Amino acid sequence: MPDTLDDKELAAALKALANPARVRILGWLKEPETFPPQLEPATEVGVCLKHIQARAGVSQSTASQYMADLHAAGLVTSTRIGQWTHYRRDEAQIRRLAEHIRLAL
Amino acid sequence: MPDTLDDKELAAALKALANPARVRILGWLKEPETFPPQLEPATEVGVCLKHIQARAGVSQSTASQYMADLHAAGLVTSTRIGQWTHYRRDEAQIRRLAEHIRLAL
DNA sequence: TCGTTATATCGGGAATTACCGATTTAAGTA
DNA sequence: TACTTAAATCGGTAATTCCCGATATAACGA
Repeated sequence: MPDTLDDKELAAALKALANPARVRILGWLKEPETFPPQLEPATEVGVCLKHIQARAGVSQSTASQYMADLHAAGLVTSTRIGQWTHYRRDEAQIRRLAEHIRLAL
Repeated sequence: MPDTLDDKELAAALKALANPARVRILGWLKEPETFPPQLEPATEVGVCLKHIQARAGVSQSTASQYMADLHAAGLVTSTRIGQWTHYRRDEAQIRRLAEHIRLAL
């Protein structure tokens, strides 16, 4: 992911955020420890999809797609460990995007 | 427009911005004086739709819809004077939204 | 009043998004 | 190997968005 965003990348990121469910998930990930326990520590590797899905109350495929969208927008990292994919906020990228939005506005 | 934004209002605003053309227009409106002359001073009342449409290179109806979207999102004000509707950035609201996005992220 | 200009709104086709269930892939475990 | 669990991907329907041309409205000017 480059340091600068062009029009389309910015639009893609904003589109990912233009969905209450995805923004909500991003907010939840600020407190990974509030999710049910998992083998790997959520504060380190992130929260596994199952737990995100459960809290969001959507289907498995929808949850997976949501996270893929957020990942494509560069807002979360994904770490596969064993059978689990863990999602964690990419704080640096989020700050970068926030700054970009601030400037674009 | 209230001082706080709920999930849906935030989503609506982000959706309005999730379109390069609309973001571009919002950027142009930072320099109203770079548009062709018009009867009313653009720096005061804003830029008339015609000029926005011309620069954007879209149809009249599309330009009108773009501005209605930005207006609905609270990002611009519209001032009708005679046959012209002038659009101007609502800086206070834009700052408010930017801050909201920063916090939501 | 009639004609013109500026804008808004209507109606629609194409493209995209939202979300789902079904299936596939990947990894663990017996 | 076969069974189970986790996640990704596929295929599809409904809803939404994009952008247009056509039409309606509003305001001006002759």
